[in-house]
Amino acid sequence: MAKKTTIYDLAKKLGVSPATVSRSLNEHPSISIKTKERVLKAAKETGYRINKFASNLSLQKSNTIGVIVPRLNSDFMSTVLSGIEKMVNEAGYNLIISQSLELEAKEKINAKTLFESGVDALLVSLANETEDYDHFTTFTERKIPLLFFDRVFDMPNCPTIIIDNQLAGLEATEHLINQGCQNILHVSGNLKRSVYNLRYKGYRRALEKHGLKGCENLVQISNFKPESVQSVIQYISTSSAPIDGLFVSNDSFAVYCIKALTKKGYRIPEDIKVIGFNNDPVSEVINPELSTIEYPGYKMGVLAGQSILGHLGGSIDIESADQIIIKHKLIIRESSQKCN
Amino acid sequence: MAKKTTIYDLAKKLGVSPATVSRSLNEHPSISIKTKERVLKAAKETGYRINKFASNLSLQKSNTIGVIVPRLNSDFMSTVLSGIEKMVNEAGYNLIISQSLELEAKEKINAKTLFESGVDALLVSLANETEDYDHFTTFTERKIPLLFFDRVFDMPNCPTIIIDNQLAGLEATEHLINQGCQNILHVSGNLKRSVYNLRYKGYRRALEKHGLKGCENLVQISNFKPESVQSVIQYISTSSAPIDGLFVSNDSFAVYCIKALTKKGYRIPEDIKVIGFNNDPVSEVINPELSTIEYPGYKMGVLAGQSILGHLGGSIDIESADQIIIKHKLIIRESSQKCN
DNA sequence: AAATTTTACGTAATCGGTTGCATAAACAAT
DNA sequence: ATTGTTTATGCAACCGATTACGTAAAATTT
Repeated sequence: MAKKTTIYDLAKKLGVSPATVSRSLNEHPSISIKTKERVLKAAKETGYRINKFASNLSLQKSNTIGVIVPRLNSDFMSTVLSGIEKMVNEAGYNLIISQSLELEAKEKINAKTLFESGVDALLVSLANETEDYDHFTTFTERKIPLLFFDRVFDMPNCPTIIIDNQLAGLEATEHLINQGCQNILHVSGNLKRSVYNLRYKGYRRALEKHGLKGCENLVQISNFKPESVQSVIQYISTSSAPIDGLFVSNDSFAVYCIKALTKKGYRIPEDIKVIGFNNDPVSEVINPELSTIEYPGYKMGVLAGQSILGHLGGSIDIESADQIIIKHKLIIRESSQKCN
Repeated sequence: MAKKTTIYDLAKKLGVSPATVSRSLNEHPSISIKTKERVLKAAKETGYRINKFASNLSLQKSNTIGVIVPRLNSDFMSTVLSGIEKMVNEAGYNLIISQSLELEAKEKINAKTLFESGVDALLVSLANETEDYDHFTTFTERKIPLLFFDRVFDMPNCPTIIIDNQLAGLEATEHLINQGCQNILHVSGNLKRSVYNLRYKGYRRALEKHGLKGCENLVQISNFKPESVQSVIQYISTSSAPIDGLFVSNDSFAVYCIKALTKKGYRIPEDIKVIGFNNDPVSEVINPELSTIEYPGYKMGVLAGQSILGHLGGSIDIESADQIIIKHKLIIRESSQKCN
């Protein structure tokens, strides 16, 4: 067990004060080059490592950024995280990642823990369940930068990073309409979450715009778990007016739907045209390939990282809450092709 | 800006010593119930939050566990992480996650940072590139529990969590042989990583066992990136003895291969039977559905979490390096079916 | 050479909890 | 009533780094 070296050990060894050692190690200007080099040399020799606990206590900062996401194991989320991690890591920050598992209670606990851990900033994508946001005021009160991405909530002075979900929903639906669909079912997530709510609004606006108000109520709320495909299929197969278009707010679930529908004898896109959301890798694997909305996760992560670093570095005024809207893109593949 | 409360503030307010406050807050036995309740009440009222920096410094532990993975955004890895996070979070630990991006240099930096951050334990899945392991000795020297999972390396006193990759490789290959394949190409990852190396060994052993030593050298090393599919296709289409079986050490890459082969006019499984590895969700989406080896990521994460918690809690002797081998399973789907 | 400025470093307080040791008060035992 | 135990709490050192403030020595100016 190697004993650990402190700046006091180094100070004693070199016959200088701990302050001098600390300054040497931190590139303080008023230290002679000679002394600095002696200290650096000794530090290397003894294998000195800074004690972050002490440093953090003294500096009141941790160089750590907290993240709360609904779950880690989704293609989209892990891609966003990958982008965040890359950015903040390059800037010398560590990432503490925790998952709410879509539970408000766990989100609250995580927020508390991260606060106590002394994170310098917090990035959040909300749980489906969350309705109360008090657990975040602790951060805003202490002026700890707080940023929401994807599943956002509008808090004062909190930047958000999203795509224009309503427009995307509108474009997706409109695309189906343009391909000839008249009776479009929308499968959405929890409407409490703005991502889903806005896509739903976009869906309705598209119907309105094209005079298809008749099918306004064709909405199924789903948790997007594989087992809930059945209720969608059930709905489609028992619908009085036959469904000819399906707009699913989630690619993997759209894929499950396609598989189940195909098994049931429906032809995609001949009988039902389908469009998903996210452009997950699976959308290119399924047959027919799935039309979808590109949702640039990595870019979102990178921007989230950059934004929060800007706030931490002071280069962005903390009071100026920026709302970053990332460009999405309609991706047309086979699953929504018009068939003559 | 809410001012923060310290135990000194509470002490002054209640007319007791900081020590008493600290003890009250930590369920110390020798504090009267009355005092304890007064302290707890005052703590709640003032919104007292412990300062982990100070606590960590004093206790020399952070309640934080570090993780280094090649990349976050892979289905397998994010699933493992999800399992780890769940376990350690329940035990009150936070997870600092960093990615090496398959680069030895970044892995070294990450290890250093995590060490300095004072993580109580480290979980690692190695980068493809890594050949030198000095950056981990810092941890073992200081008796900080170190555990490898999936991409492991055998260090003294470090538990590892893996599956029996050689057996899995053997079973996968043998399955293809049993389906009638005579000329099996194996697409592997970097052979420096034992996961790939062992699967390769299993592949060779299967060939040997079945007297197919002829195709022993049919191995392609790949980085599994989409763009490298071409070189595999190239290899197959120019091979003098026609390839009739394909064992790919990675599901998503197997999927890319199937798509590319199909486009080239090969029929799967009639012309070439394919088996992958991991049982990623995509394997059930591709047409034909992909035979594969089930690799239980979530379980691996949970076990990794449990194991490291055992070491931290002292319930497992730190000197006893356990090697946990998780059961895998051959999953037979359409892509490898014998056709009459 | 004296006065002034600059350079280089030390002193000591501080960050906020934790805890071994000491002690006063309350209680029990003789 | 005296001594011995418990119980409840305080004192003060400690964890290790940072930094405002002060100062002696060196460099510069007059």
